[in-house]
Amino acid sequence: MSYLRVMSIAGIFPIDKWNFSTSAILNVLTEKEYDFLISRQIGQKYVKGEVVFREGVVPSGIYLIVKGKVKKYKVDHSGREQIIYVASQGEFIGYHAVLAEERYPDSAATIEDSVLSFIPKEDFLQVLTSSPLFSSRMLKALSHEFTVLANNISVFSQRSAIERLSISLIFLREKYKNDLNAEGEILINISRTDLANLAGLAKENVIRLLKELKEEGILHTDGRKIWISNLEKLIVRSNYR
Amino acid sequence: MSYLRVMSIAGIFPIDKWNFSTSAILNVLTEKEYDFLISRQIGQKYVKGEVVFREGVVPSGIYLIVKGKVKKYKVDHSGREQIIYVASQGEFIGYHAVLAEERYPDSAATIEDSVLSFIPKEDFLQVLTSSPLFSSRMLKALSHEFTVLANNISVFSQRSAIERLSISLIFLREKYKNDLNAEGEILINISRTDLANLAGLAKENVIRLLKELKEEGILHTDGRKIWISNLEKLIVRSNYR
DNA sequence: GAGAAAAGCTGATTAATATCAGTCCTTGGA
DNA sequence: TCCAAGGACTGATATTAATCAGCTTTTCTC
Repeated sequence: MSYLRVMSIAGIFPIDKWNFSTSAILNVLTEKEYDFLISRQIGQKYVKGEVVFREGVVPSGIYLIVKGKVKKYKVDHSGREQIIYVASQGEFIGYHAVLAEERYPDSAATIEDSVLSFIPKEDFLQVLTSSPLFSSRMLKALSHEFTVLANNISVFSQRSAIERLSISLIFLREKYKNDLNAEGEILINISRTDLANLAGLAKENVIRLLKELKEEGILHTDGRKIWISNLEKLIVRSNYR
Repeated sequence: MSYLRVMSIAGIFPIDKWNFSTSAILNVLTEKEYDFLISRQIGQKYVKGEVVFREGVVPSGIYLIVKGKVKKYKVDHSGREQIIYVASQGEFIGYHAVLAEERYPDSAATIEDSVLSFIPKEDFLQVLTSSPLFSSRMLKALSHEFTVLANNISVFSQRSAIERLSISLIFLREKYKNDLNAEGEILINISRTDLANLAGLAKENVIRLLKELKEEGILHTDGRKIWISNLEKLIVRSNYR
């Protein structure tokens, strides 16, 4: 029912260039691998705002997001956060550090109440070694991440505030597409501060620009909640492709 | 001899966080694999400024930089380039697209006369499939790239012009560390435009900021050539770590 | 080696966005 | 249900870096 109301973004915006693709990896696990990696673990509950791991710490394993959303971010010397990515249900986090044999390159914290399944490093590496398909999908996913991050870099250095905000909103809409209200609309439920840190802007500016977009009939807000009422127009505003 | 004059950066700056690590992959190839992948190919000469591949094109293989330097960049809608990375001797380029089964996510062009060895997609994938060590090193290298690119994103969104320029210069110094003049000094030989596009700044600003750094005794220029005379001070100026 | 083209450089101006200093609203706890 | 705290929001101001317009030097080509 509700899918009739929610416009699909495929074909009108290259959303793939903004999304990682580790969630596709779950599909290539055999039942045995799945049981070994995930079923044995008990999903841990995290409340909104809880830190999952911190940049600079030696990793002990990776996480599967069973439910909820996690921001990946780096903290500036002055204390400001830059959000690198928002991962949602079905995505893995924390594998970079394990695979690179480095410390976590960024921090992760939930942005809503979430359930994460912890997979010990050894288990993850064991499945990786024993399953060429799994390993080749990891390679594929990691290579795709280059596309996403290179995109991000060029957007951050070349695009205006309104363009960056528009792109961030298009990205978030996709991340929140399973979070519908009673009317079947996608509700983006994120603090202005997180939105600012994702778009790389000052919070005050984000608020001002959201107001502009509201006045243009592109979106609506209710408290902190945002929903996009005119996606095509937002895409035009993003001026991306 | 000359290594006595050129200060090592390890220990005073986390240069690893700015460098990809595909050059380490060459070392894990067996002689047989090396012969199959590289020896059979004839190194192709590229003149300065020549485009190696273009964003959006379906990849037919990957390249090993036998000699020279290659910029990886994305072109803006308005025609401005953003340089994502500079690869030098011993590094591979073009593997992201092949592994992700996507089109090239960025373009590559030489920034000095170079020799590249082309490795057809099929050969690369064959060695990848047959050598678990090679495949695990690729995974490691790709995971490390996340560190580098996430770093870049946070620098682009949070750092000032002089900080970005300083970091770019520290990075380039490392890339040019085999390019010494008669006095054993590292010469960075890059156009002001490329430097601006790497640091994400306007060319005029780069020139003004270089002048400042010159006046502070941090670097010297001779035409387009730049050499760092006070690395510690440049690192302080970069304000990074 | 002369001329043209490209790249380096400079100063003035403008535009974009951050910062500052608050007020108002919402929400969760006592 | 009231209060406190945090988050949303607003207007004024400051700051940074881009843009523009031009001159100078270097490099390339014939």
